[in-house]
Amino acid sequence: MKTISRKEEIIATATRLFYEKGYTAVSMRDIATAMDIKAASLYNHIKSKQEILSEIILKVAKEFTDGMVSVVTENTSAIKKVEKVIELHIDITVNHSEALAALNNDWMHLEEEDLEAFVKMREDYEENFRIIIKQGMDAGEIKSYHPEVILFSILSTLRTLYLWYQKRGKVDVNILKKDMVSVLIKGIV
Amino acid sequence: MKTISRKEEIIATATRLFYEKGYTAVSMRDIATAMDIKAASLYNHIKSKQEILSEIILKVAKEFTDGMVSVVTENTSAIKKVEKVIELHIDITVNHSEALAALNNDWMHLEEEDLEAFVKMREDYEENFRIIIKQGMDAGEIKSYHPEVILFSILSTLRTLYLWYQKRGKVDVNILKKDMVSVLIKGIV
DNA sequence: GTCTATAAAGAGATAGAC
DNA sequence: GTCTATCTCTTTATAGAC
Repeated sequence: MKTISRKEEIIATATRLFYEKGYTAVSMRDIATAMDIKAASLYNHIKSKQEILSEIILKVAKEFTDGMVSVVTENTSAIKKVEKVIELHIDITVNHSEALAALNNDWMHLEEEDLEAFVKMREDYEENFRIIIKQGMDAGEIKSYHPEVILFSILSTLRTLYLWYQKRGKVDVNILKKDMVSVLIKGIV
Repeated sequence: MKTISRKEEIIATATRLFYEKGYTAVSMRDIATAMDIKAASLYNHIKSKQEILSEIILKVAKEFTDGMVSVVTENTSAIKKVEKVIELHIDITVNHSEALAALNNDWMHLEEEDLEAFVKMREDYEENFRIIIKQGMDAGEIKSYHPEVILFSILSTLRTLYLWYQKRGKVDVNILKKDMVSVLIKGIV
């Protein structure tokens, strides 16, 4: 049993609304109304609308970054690493599906250091994935297509998984992992 | 040489801005400033901001719908049809890359009949793709994974192609088609 | 911790001059 | 076809009472 603070409640409500309509289309009034309070009351718990967006996006972005670092430093085959990355995405999708809408579509509305931090994390993430794929090609585990096509093809599927996961009414995670790994990997091996 | 009307110019400008920041984050003043005129002048050519969004999204949505209908009614193998669908997406991406941002991210801001029309087109499109995949499974051309996983996996890659196409600085279309078909098809055959 | 009231800025859209 | 001026509404955010 964990207690949820008022601030966390605001962020959870905002996350859901941002998922439905996007950051700019959701007003502070919308968030407050959904919580049955007035917009002014929100400012007792958070500093600004911007802060809400930052908390939603950066928290999940850090999970991706940490997960990827842990995968890339493992001492296993490239294919095994790709599998782990797929599983990482599925786990995060299952736990934070609504936050991924903001991460994918509203990151450009971050400001200053938050924007910089996010862009850097995303670039590092892609670069690590690229390294894994090239490692797999060098080892003869992965077919030598254009590496960017493989990178993009897998990543775009994983990044939009949250849209599909919501719609399908939450498939069993283990079945999802198995099928997803098959479809995405068997294509490049 | 085709002359571009003022209305088309407005739509082209809005398309670019919507691509960069999203529909709700772009104001009529933003569009006007980018064209070096005043916001009020826009209304001599268009009825509302909504109308701009509709024109951008529905035009491209119709291209997808028409293209898919023409593919699905062809008398060829399922695999050949999947190839044609991939090529359809690549052609539309090349010609309307910026409009695809609005189509993917801002369709929920359409109103009334436009929203209904769009949702119906998208559902029909997915259903036709589903039919092709099932046809391929029945014929033994496509591996019997969960059909929704295959559908989602290919479609999510194709739908976000516009993000990647912009970033890569416009790869040669024929090379893109060949590699994309390989990566996406060889995975399911 | 929530409220009312309100400030200050910006939104979409219209009227009417030129 | 574009302009200035303006209307009306909504936005984020703050001040201060309770």
